Amino acid sequence: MAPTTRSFSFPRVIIEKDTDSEQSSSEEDDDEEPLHDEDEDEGENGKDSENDGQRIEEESNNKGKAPITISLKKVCKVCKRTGHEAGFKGATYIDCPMKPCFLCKMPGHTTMSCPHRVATEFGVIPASHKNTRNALLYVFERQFKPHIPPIKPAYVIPDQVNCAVIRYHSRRVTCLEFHPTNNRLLLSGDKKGQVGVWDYDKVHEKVVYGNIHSCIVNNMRFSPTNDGMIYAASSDGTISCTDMETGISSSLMNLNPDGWQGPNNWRMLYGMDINPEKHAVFVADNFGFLYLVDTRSNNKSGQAVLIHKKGSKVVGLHSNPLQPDLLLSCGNDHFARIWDIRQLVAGSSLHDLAHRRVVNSAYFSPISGCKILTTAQDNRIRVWDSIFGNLDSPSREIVHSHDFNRHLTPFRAEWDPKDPSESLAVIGRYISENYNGIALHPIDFIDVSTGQLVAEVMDLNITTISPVNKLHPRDDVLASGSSRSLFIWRPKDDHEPTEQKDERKIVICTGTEKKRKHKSKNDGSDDDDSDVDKFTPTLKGKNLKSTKSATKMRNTPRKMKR
DNA sequence: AAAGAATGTGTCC
DNA sequence: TGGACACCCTTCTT
Repeated sequence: MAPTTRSFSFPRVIIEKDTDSEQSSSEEDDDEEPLHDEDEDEGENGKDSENDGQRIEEESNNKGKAPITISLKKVCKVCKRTGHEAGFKGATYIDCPMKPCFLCKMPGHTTMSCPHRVATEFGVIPASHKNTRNALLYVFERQFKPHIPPIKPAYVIPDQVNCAVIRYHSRRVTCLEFHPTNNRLLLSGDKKGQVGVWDYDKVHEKVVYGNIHSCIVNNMRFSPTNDGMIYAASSDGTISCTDMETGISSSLMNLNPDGWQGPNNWRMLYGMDINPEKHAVFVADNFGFLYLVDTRSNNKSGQAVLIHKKGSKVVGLHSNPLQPDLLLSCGNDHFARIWDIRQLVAGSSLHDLAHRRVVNSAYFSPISGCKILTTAQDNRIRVWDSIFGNLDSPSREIVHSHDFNRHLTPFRAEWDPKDPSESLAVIGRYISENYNGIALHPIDFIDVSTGQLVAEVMDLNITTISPVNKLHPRDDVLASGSSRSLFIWRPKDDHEPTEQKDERKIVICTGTEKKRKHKSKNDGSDDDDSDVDKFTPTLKGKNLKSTKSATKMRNTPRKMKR
């Protein structure tokens, strides 16, 4: 093993220490030797936490030569420098101070002290409204101006929720869809290609179809003319049309008729939406092309059109709910684009909405179709208040943690289809918070007109991230996909939903409570700790005061412990 | 309990 | 243009 070799390389006795002074870390930054040592002695790495961040290595086998290296240095796993460490301390994640803020991507502070973490509305300024006329106004000419209620109604977000859980997917959940008429049916797709139909009222009633697609189901829609039929777009390059009851499926289009011809030729279908008026399924691939399928003949119609940068993935499509001629697309070329489908030619988009990173989703607002909501991988939710207005820049950018991670389904902010003011959106959160000694990733309800975090929903048992979320079109129900599991959140039967107040709500699910996991020793000195005892009874009773104390806990900046 | 695998996007050359 | 490689809060299995 390494010791023999090393005894020749490092004949001296080296004792490395971390002191609290800045001096020591800067001195040691230039010293490469200890790093080599530590890399080789992998067996010791797991004991970091027991040594409270300090690593001790000894070479006891070298009797004759007696070179002993004792390293008491902390090594940051993020920047590989010494003197500090990044990672979880108990349920609290400590950022690497050498990197820009993980949340807002700005240098000079860490996520802990990021003003956007303390208040999501930080820096959100309503855009001035220039009512410049543009091409979209022309498209909308025959349409009456949509009615938007002048007074914003209260959101219906319950203070107490029940949670139904099911796990029938064998890979992570990638998309969810509620049935258009049956209030209790949820459709789910996963990375393996399976499609599930779940009656969440009778929790155990579910069907899983495993032979419709061979890999990722990226988007699903119900047929507008037949409630029992499901369209799905998959990375296997096909669109399927499936009978929900029987599972009998037909393929509307197959972009890989000759099978696997290498990764450069394999076409995958991502964005998909249905346009009832045009009897069309719009679908787009990973090379930038848009395809049309006529739902009457179930045949591809016309030629594929390049709608995003050639070779880049088009991940989202959305037809305007009021104006069927308008289509919104988004993709990996950092753009969301608005199209008039009557003149679909490469480069003919009505508007290109620029983003700094990949755009995971772009949606017209569900009622008026006038607003646009996008989720991009630069940790920002963007809102355009009116497609009639100035589209050069978004009306608002809300910093929110929903980074890209290759192991997670991309996050998408989704409108609440029931909110007449078209300002409520739901999106899962990537970074965790320390709740009672457990790291949890809440699902955030955000008022996109102000940037305020209206509510955050979580369950002590759901320790995984929930990137996939869908609000019910009629009921006060939220469906979430978290890893391989599905969750349904809804108000407790005996609990009256309260109207929106100024303060944020933390909604803790009580339905599936288990015993808490062990608490980390580091949590004892946190400000959070004082809330722990008050917090716990909340889970059993309906004590709103405790919920408030939880809110306070959330807003208290954490102390970095060293 | 620790290690390994799965595997998308950005950046660099 | 494309290949190599890095990569910050994953999650599950062995």
